[in-house]
Amino acid sequence: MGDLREPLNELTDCGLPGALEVMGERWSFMILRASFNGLHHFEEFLTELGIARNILSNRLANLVAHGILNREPCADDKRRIEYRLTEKGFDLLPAMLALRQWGQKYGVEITENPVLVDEVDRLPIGPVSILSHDGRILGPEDLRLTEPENLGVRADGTTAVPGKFGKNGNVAHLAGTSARAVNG
Amino acid sequence: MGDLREPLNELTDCGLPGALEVMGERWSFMILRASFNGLHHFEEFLTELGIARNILSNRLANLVAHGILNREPCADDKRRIEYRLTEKGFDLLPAMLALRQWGQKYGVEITENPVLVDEVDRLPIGPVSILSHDGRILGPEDLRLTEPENLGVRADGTTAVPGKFGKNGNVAHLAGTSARAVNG
DNA sequence: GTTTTTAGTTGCAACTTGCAATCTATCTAA
DNA sequence: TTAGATAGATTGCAAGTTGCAACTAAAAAC
Repeated sequence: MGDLREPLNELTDCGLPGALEVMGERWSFMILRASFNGLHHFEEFLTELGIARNILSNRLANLVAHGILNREPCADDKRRIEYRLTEKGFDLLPAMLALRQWGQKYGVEITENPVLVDEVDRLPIGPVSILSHDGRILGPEDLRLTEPENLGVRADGTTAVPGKFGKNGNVAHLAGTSARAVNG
Repeated sequence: MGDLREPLNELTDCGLPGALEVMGERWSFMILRASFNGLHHFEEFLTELGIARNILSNRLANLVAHGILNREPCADDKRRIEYRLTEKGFDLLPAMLALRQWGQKYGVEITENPVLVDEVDRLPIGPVSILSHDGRILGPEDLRLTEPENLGVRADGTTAVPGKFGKNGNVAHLAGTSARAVNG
């Protein structure tokens, strides 16, 4: 039979490689975090992050090129350049917080001084969560990969798929098996 | 006094650098994703990811050293080594999905196949979200950095003291760097 | 007009990446 | 029990990346 080595280059069908192209760079997330924290200028990033000038220059240019930061000289002092998060940049907030919460859960004990809170009640936010379409919080065991034609139906109850994977046994949640090759 | 800006060491008080120490490496997230997808062996990762042997070896060792993967020779064939996600590894799922969803939102058109669904109703999951302590979905504009002594008080009268994250749905808290606000 | 500030570039050494070939331990088959 | 295949890891070398330090360039301040 033919070679079934179907490179899971469906991997390239997923958003992850694209995201990592920008955010996989060594300092990108730290710069992003500094931006979320209200830093806007070259020398600010430089001193707060302890990054080398050339690398910072390069990373900022990269983030700008990818539309995550906006680069604009200040009106009052045209030497100063403001780097500001775009909407695309702000959309990275869940990813950054999730990483951060993970690091916090498994890192050494940390006493945080400024705490990130919900503005409404000033209580610390909860964990970044995977939600179902209707807002239930999902864990890894609730997830599963399925072919588009086997998707559930919202209201009219036409569930036509035999359950292949057990809930916890061979939890093939996310097990990708469909065929598709990109290279040879 | 007056300048509330705190220096670099505050940055190291946040979970992000710790998380990036492992997951900031070039292939870590892709290997993690392959693991989520049910791959367990060296040669599987090798062919599916198209990564170099030495790099894969190195990254796997790194992920094992950081407790994200478990490394165990198979009982029946002691040449074969099984790499399996630990709980710590599974806890990276929200971060990975958030990144992936972001990449998907802003990347080139992608037809996701297979689709990640909620096992209960087989409908595609919703976006990874930042939740308040009581489950409301928060956006960047709902967030604020605050000093611990200015935290709100919960309905039951207990103070929300920042601590580590519990298993699920516990109170979260994220340190900020400077005394600047997160919101725009 | 000289100096200072802000952002960015260039030179060079140290480190990291990744392909190809090699190595070790184990399993299988004659 | 030796030959051969297989799984994983290691080494050598070329190419690329990182980062310190010193330098340029332009706008602002003096």
